[in-house]
Amino acid sequence: MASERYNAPAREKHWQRVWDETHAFRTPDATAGGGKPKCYVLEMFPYPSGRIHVGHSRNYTMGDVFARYKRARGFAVLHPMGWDAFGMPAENAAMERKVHPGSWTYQNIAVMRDQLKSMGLAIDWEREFATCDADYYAQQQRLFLDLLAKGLAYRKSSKVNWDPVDNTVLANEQVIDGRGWRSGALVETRELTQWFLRITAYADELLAALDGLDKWPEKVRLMQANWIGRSEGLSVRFALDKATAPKGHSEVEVYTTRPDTLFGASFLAVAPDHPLAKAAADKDPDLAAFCEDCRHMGTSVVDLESAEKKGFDTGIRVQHPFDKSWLLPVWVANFILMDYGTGAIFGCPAGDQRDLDFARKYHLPVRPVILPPGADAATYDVGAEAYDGPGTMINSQFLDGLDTKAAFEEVARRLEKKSMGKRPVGERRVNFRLRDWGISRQRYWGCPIPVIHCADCGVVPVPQADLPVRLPEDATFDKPGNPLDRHPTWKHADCPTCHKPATRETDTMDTFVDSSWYFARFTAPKAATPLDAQAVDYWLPVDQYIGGIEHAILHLLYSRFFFRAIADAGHGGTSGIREPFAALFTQGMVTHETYVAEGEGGKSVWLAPSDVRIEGDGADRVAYDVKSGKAVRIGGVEKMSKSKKNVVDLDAFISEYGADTARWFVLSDSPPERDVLYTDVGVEGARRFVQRVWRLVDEIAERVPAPFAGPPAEIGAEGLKLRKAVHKTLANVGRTIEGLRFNVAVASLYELANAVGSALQPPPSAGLDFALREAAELMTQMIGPMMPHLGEECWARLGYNTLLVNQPWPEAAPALLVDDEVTLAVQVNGKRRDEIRVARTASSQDIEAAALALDSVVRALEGRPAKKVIVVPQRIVNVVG
RNA sequence: GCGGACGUGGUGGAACGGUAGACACACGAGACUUAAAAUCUCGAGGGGGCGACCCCGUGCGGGUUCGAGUCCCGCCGUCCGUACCA
Repeated sequence: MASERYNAPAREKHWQRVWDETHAFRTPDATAGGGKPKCYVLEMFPYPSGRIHVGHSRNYTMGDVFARYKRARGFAVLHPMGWDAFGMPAENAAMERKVHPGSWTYQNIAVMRDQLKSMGLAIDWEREFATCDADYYAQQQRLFLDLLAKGLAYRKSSKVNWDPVDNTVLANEQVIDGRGWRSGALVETRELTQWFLRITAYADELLAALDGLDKWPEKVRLMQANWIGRSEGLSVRFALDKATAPKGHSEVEVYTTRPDTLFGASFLAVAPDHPLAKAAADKDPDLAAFCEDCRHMGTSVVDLESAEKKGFDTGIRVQHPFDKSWLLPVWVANFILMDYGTGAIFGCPAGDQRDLDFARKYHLPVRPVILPPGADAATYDVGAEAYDGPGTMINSQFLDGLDTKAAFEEVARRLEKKSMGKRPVGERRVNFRLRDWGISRQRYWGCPIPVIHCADCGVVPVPQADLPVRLPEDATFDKPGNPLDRHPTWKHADCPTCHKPATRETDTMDTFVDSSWYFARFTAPKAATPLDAQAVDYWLPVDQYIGGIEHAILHLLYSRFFFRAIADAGHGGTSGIREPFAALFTQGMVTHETYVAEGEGGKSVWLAPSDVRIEGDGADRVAYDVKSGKAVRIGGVEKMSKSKKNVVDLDAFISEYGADTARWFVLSDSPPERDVLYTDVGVEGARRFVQRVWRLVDEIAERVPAPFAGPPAEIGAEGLKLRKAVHKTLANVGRTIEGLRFNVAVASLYELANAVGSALQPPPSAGLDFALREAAELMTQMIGPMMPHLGEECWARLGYNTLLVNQPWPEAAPALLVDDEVTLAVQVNGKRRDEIRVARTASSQDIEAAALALDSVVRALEGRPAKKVIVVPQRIVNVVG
């Protein structure tokens, strides 16, 4: 048969249809796993924003290669896909285009599902769901009610982050540099009654369990640990000096991690919102004005960095816990946060840079209490820098001479015994930076919070029989504000308890709730209860989770919490799994150049790569707008994103090159955790390889149409060389896919293709034919996970009427992985001088003798005798002279 | 400020402490072709030498080791995360 170009787009459709018709990727029944070990492979599910571009495809390709490989390795694989489908963009679309958020979302899903299918992903589509499906959010409402019953969901009035563009509340995790994570608008503070999930109840467990996540990137574990922010300290109550205390106040409580420095205290500082500050401000208009100023201070990074440390003396004085006659002034300071610790601190200028700056500015005393190791007590002085390290206590009465750690314990011990009122003066306290998760959103397109507010009965859960609380279809989106709240009828409901008219909750849940358990729902997506214990036990945890680093805190921390919380509320398995994701891989992005043209009124506008023509190369590259012909600026390389338009549409790509080329390209070259730059020449390289594999297999199939029963008696040198190359590649590809090191797997397959190409040159022989046939088959199987359509095509061309996806992963023959003869580098004093070929089993003595006999070695030794010879078997010889 | 990662040819990147630069891209030469595309072959870190060969090379400076891109210490640079957290 004459070689024909492999028509990827056409053949890919064919094979996708075959997989579909044979239900090739249906998940094995959990109850009948057939004794197979299980493997749950999951990529973070997408938000259905419109279309998929090549950038998105990398994530899914990596998961798919892993899933297909594990499948071939005999695992029962669960590899599902769904849609994180609630959220603001749908409502924005509704406002802009007068379409219902639901129809907009489901249309996008239909388009994107087809796109994912056209990539040839080995996904069990029978398990697909969207979080906006009533079936899904109904179960989520059940979970919420059980969390409510357990006290893990609750309502409180608090200061919240208000996004004035999205018109909704945001969680702390969703405020980045003082701006809403989605809208980018400067966040305002408002006092509202909101629903919260008690993530702080799990702070300790979430932190401690990070240690066990040894298949997570260290970076992510660290980020979570920092976010949880555990600190151990002491809360200390200071008695107010009666002469200066405002009415109704007799004490103030501070939190400190350094009680050892208590004798270095020179002032107390409280937040502008602290009750004591408010009380004092009532009598002092200047102080009131100062507090008001502080509230208006910005919260952005720039504001904070440039903001001066400012304070105002309240005139209130407190007694030092160990010396009633020692009075300390209480200041209001703009850098004290009301929502951390107690909103009050004691300032020790010698031990804290901020306190020192503050003390210098307002001429407060600076008393050193810790002598750094090696410093001289007689001359030690605090200059411009505070010392916050360990050392020996000085100027601290009964603490003098102790080290800082012992001093901490001593102060804690004494203050715990000392009492004031009926409570001890000091109490050990573990403090967290983590706050409870505010999940109320004043939006339409989210999961309704299933409660009813009754004037008499209070908050009443919607009865199970009335679930789900469905979103009304006929909401309006023509004005800002919550469409559920202004809907004419939806919120009016009778109280389930007393049956009097009452009001439905109009807040919906943060969409991060939806994504905090979808992975568990995939294990039994049609179960009548939120989760099926048996399926949870069998499939969870997720064995390999793959997604972007941007979810290091938000989604991954919420999921770790939520999965635990719902388990404690009765929705776990029976085997006590607490962690949802055993292994996490954070993949790099696909990046692309950006193109910037001058639009109307001198405004910069982004141009899509498909609208740009490039001329020249290297430094002389010039880009032109295809439509106007005008030159455009080539901007920086950035992550592919809709907003910068530097995206390559997946459909266009696949219809030109095929899915396998896309898959191969995004796996090539760059290590998967790093970004990969999209270039046309890079894609061209991938496309060439697709054709090359096809030509090689085609030619071999022509030459050796059927497999041999076994190796011929005489394999020949060429044949043996090829066999060794093939089997070594096989071992390497398996190892590297297992470790998600796809770029290395790709490289070794390129190398193999080169070896196969070379082996086609020598004159035919039975031995070589056998080796070629074997090479073609194994190469086909090895590219299978990465280029599955081409794999099927080659498998068929080799004469099989089975499907490649159903073939087990081939085993490398151990005998072919070792060489009888090995090349050893010969070094003299660590410098490579020569190499020798010896039998693999050669003795050290023989190797040593052979090395010393080399001219190059003799020359390098310059007549000196060898002092020592180090022989590392099968690796290297080093002659020390 | 704090925390982390990284730094290797023209480029993306390989390399259990053991022959640095695999593999790919770009480049050069050649074969095939009327020609082009496609394909195939060969070359290539830098410098020196006609040559066998020699010298220098993984950001910089030290150290450990028979041997360091890899481990340790100190710098420099880039990127990422995070921040009045008491």
